[in-house]
Amino acid sequence: MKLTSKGRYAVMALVDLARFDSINPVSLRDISLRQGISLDYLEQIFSKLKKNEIVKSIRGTQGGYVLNKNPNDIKLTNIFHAVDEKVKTVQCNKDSKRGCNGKATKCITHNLWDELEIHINTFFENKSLNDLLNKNKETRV
Amino acid sequence: MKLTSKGRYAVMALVDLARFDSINPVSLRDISLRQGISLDYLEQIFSKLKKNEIVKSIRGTQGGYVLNKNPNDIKLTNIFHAVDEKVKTVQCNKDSKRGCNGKATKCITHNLWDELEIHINTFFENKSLNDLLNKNKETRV
DNA sequence: TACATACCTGACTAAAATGGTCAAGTTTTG
DNA sequence: CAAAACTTGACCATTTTAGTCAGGTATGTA
Repeated sequence: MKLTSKGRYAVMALVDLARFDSINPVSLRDISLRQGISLDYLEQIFSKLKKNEIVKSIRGTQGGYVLNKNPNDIKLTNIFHAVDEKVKTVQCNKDSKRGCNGKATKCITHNLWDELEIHINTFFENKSLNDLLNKNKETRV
Repeated sequence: MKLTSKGRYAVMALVDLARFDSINPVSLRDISLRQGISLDYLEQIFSKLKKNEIVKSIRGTQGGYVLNKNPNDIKLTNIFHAVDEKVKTVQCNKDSKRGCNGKATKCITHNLWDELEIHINTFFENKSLNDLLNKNKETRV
């Protein structure tokens, strides 16, 4: 199981963004240069972040992006959800009333995978952008 | 982030295998039928499990596979490691002394991803095949 | 000893996901 | 009006996944 770079980049970009005063918009070009992420790719990512109301955009010269919420209220869950980075441990369609693999019963390890999914998601729910900022300050000493 | 079916199948197959008396070998054909996993694919998986000394093979008629260890000593970590299912949250080369993305410093969220990796791996280290067997008995009541 | 069963090995491949690039805009400020 | 910055959507090369296929080899039983 691996984290995709879309999810990773989204978090990196938001931490970068959050480190600046939220009154002055930060341009994607700046983030691109500082974090070494392609500008075109960042645009895709921020389009999604905007749709999910995590950031606001300000157009025109001197424009850029600004956080749309308090860093404390932006959890990793929200970020990952926005860019379609999801935790998926089973193939089975959860909506269908049937069990896994088209069989009548749940697969033998179904509970395990559910537990795993919860375990990982708990981590994401408990981490906010603010936590990351503080962490970063600490390690910068 | 998602679990690959190779990892998922490996665990499913081993739970299936462990449910039977470890003296009577279980053929891959039986596991294939019961779990709905392609026989050819199972052979690939069991080849790796055998190399990692998680199972033993018994050839010939009435042959099959048997656990090579106590179910209590087979952790999810061991299984996943055997079939090359690994948890990867960063792209960066851990061996290189340099930071991430070829830059001089560690990327801004590096600590976060390390934490996440540890969080997930802890889950795998704390779950044994035996835990899954018990769980399965419980839910069968 | 024949033969069926089951393990064993390696090459091959279709489809999906990943990780982007490219092109052509629109909006706003100096 | 020109430049900076956001906006949108199509496109694509590479890699990974999730297998299949084709041939083996070993061994227990009739």
